[in-house]
Amino acid sequence: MDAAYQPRPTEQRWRQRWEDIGLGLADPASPRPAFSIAQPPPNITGSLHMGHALNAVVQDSLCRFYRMNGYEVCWVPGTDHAAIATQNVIERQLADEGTTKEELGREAFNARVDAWYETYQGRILEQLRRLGATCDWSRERFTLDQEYVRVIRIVFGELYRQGLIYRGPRIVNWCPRCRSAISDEEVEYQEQQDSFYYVRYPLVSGRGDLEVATTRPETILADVALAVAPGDERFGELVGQLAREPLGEREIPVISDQAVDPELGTGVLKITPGHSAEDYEVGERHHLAIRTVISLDGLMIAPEFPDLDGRPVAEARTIAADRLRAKGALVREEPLLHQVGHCDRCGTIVEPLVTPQWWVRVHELADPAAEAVSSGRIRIHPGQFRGQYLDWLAGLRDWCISRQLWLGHRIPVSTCANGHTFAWVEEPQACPECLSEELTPDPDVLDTWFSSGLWPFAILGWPEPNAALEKFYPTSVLSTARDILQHWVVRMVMLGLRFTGTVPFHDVLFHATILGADGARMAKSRGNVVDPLDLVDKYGADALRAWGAGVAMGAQDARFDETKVEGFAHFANKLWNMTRLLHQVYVADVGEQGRIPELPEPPRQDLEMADRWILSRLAQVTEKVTRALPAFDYDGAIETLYDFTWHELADWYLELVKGRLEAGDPAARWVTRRVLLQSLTLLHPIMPFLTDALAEQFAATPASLDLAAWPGIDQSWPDPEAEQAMLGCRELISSVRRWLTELGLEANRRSSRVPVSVTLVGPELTYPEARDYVSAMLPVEWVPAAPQSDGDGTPQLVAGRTTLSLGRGGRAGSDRWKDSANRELVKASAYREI
RNA sequence: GGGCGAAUAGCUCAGUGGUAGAGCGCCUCGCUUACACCGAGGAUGCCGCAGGUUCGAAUCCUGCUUCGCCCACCA
Repeated sequence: MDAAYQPRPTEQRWRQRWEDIGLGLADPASPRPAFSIAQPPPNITGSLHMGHALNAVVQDSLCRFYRMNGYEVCWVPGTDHAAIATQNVIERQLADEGTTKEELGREAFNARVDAWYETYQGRILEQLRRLGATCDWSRERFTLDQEYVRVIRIVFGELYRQGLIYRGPRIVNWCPRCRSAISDEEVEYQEQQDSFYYVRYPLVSGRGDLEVATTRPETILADVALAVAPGDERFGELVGQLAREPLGEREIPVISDQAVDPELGTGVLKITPGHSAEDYEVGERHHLAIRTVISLDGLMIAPEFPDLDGRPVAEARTIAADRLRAKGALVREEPLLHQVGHCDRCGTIVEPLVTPQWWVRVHELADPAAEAVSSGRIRIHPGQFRGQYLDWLAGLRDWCISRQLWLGHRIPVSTCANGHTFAWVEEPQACPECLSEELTPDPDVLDTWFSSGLWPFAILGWPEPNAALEKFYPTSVLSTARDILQHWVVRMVMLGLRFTGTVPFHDVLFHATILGADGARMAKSRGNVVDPLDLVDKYGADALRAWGAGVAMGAQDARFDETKVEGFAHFANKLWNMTRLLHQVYVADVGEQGRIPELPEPPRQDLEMADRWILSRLAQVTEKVTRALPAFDYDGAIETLYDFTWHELADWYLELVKGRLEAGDPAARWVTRRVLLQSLTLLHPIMPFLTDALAEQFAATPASLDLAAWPGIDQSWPDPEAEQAMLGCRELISSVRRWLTELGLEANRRSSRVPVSVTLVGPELTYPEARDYVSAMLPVEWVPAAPQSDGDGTPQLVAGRTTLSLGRGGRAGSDRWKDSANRELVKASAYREI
C-alpha cells in the first residue's frame, strides 16, 4: 500500500469497477423491496454547481445504504430542457455576438439550441459520475425526448377535456424583455426606492375631491374607478358618485370594495384592472371595463398624449407626475421603500398586463395535494417546511402555463378554419369535428414546470403499464433545494395524484443551500463561486461527500468552508493508514500483495478489556449509523464514524494492541480486523471510493462494499463494564502522561522507563490489564512501593481514586511539578477562604 | 405586514433539562518503525440581551435586539 491515500487514481479505478459490475442498474423483476429516486433533472444551462453536488451526495448515500440493506435500488437520472433559462442563455450569447434571435430567424435559432443541447446534454451527468453517483444510467431521460413529450400531451389533453385547463384573457405577470408571461412563482420581489404620489381626483359634482396615493401615476390613464372600503365613514356618501381622473379627465365611478384597506394610504384606491392584479380582481367583481395603456414591450400607449406615447414606463412615470404637478393635481410626493416584482430569469421589472393565456384551474388539484402532506402520506424534512407547503397551497391562484417563447414544448392545441379548438397528442392533419385541414396551431409553449411536474412517473414509462412503473413508483425519496418547493414539488404532487392516483414520493428532503465563504449566495458576479470539481481534484470526491453529508440537512443555509473539506481529506488518509497498519502486521504471512486474512472468531474468554470495550463501542456506533441514515441524519452518521474511528479506534485501541498484533495475538487480530472493516462498511454510503479501495485489502470482501450486507452487531458485544473500566483506564493514562510531562520527563513510549509505584489502588487499576495498558502507552515501569515514599519531596499523582508516586531511583527532570503542585495549593486555599 | 429559522471559542458549526464540545486557526513539545495529511499537551466562551419556570437552563416559556430565508394585492 502507498504511504498516503491518493484519491485520483483510486476514484478512476472504482468508477470503472462500479460500471463494470452494473452497480446502479435497477431490475424491475427483482424480488427485493424497492427503493427509488427520481433525480431532479438539472437544467442544461451550465455545469455542476455545489447544489447539484450536495444533492448527489444526499441521494447517492441513500441509494448505497438501501442497496446494502437488501433493496432493489432505482435512481433515474436526467436533464431538463429549461425553456426560458436556456433561451435566455442563448440570447445572451447572441447579444455578445452583437445580434438577436429575431435577426437570426427561427430556423437558425433552433439549430443553435440543438447545438447547445448536443454539447451540454449529459455533461452534468458525467460530472455527477465523478462524485460517485450510482444512477441507473440506462434510464437517463430528457424532457424533450419523444416519449416524454407524448406524456406531456396526454396529460395536457386530459386536463383540457376535464375543464381544468382553459384559455382566456386575464391579467398575467408579463416580462417585457422575455416578451412572455410568467407564473406567480417566477416573480421575484425586490425592495426598491420609489416615489409615492398623492394625487387629487376632483368630484364631478364639484363638491370637493378625493385624494389617492399611488406609485404609478402613469397608469392613471387606465383608471376605471376609485374604491373605498365598505363602511368607511369618511367616504360613505361618495360611493356611487363620479370623479374625474386628473390626466385624461375621464369620468370614473367611486365604488366600495373589500380589497381596500382604510388604514393604508389615503383610504382611497385607484382601480386599474389593466395593470394591477389586485385591481383586476376588483374590476371582475364590479364588472368594470379594462383599459390598457402599456404595450407588450413595456412602452406607453397614449396617442392623445404625445409626450407619453411610446415612452418606457419609468420615464412616463415622471412625465405624468410633472403633468399632474402642473395641473395642481399632485398634492405631495414622498419617498417610498417597497417591494417590486422582477422576472426571476432576467431581472426585468414585471408588468402586470391583460393577455390571453392558458391556465390550470388549481383548486381541484390543490386540495388532494394538501391532504397528502397533512395526512402524513408525504413527509417533509426538515419539518418546518411542511407549514410552508400547506400555506402556499391554501393561497393558490390559477397557474399560467403558457409562455410566448421560441423554445419549449408547444401547447398541443389547434384551431380549424371553422373555429373548432381541440387538443392532440399526435400532430393532427385535420379537425376531428369538421375534418377541415386548415389548422392553426397554438403559438405558445408550455411552462417548463408543467413538464417537470410529470417527472416521477413520466420517466418510468407512464401511462403504459410496465414493470418499472409497477416496481419503482411511487418513488421513495425526493431530494431537492428548498427554493423550488412551489415551482416543482407542489406541482409534482398535484399532477402525480391526479394522474397516477398516488403520491409521487413518500419523503421530501430539502437540503441546505450552500453559500459562499462570505455568507452570500454564490454568484459569479460576486466571485464567491466554488466549483465542486475543483474540490474533487484537490481533496478527493470522498472528502467533498463527507463534508456535504455534514451540512446537507442543517436547519440553516451552509456557508462553504474549505478547511472542513480538507479535514475530511485528512480523515481519508487516516483511515488509509489504519488499514495500512493492519496490512503490515500480516505482510510477513501473506506478502506485500496479499490480503488481510479472515480469522476464526476467538472465544469470548480470550478477549481482553480493551477488546471488549472497542466491540461494545462498535455496537453502539453501528446502531447509531443504522438509525441515522434512513432518518436523513447524515451529519450524525459521519460525525459518529469520524470520532469513533479516529479518536477511539486509532488513538486508543490500535495504540494499545499494537504489541499484541505484532506478536500475533489472534484475539487482537480478529477484533482489529472486524472493527476496522465494519467501520469502513458503515462509512461506505458516504465515502464509497476510499472504503471500497480499503475493503479490497481484506480477504473475502465482495467486489464492492455496495454488494456487502449492512453490518449488524453480535449480542455479546455491548459491555458496559468494559466501557466503564476503559474510561477509568484512559483517564489514568492521560493523568500519568500529564504528570510525566510536568516532571520534565519524556512521555514517549520509547523513552527510558520511569519507575512508578502504586500507593493506592483505585477502580482505575482493578482490571488486571490496566497496568499493562499504562506501560504500553507510556514509558512507565512498575516497581513496588517504597515504605516511606509518601514523605516530602516525592512527587505524587492522584488520579481518580488511585494514587501513584515516583518509584525508587526515579528522578524528576525539573521542578515544574512543584510549581504545579503549589498552584493547586493556592487554588485550594482560595476556596477555603470563600 | 405575516410566517419560519438562526445567534455557542478567533473562524465554520455540533450540542434540547444535569460539570460547555468538534474541525480549522493559535501556543508548547515530539520528524517514535500506520499516518507530520501525524502524535502529546495547552490557551481561548456573561452559550445575543432581559425576565420567568425548575433543585438545576446553552437547552423550556415570554419579551427584546440583530441576521437570514419564504410568503404578501407594488395604496
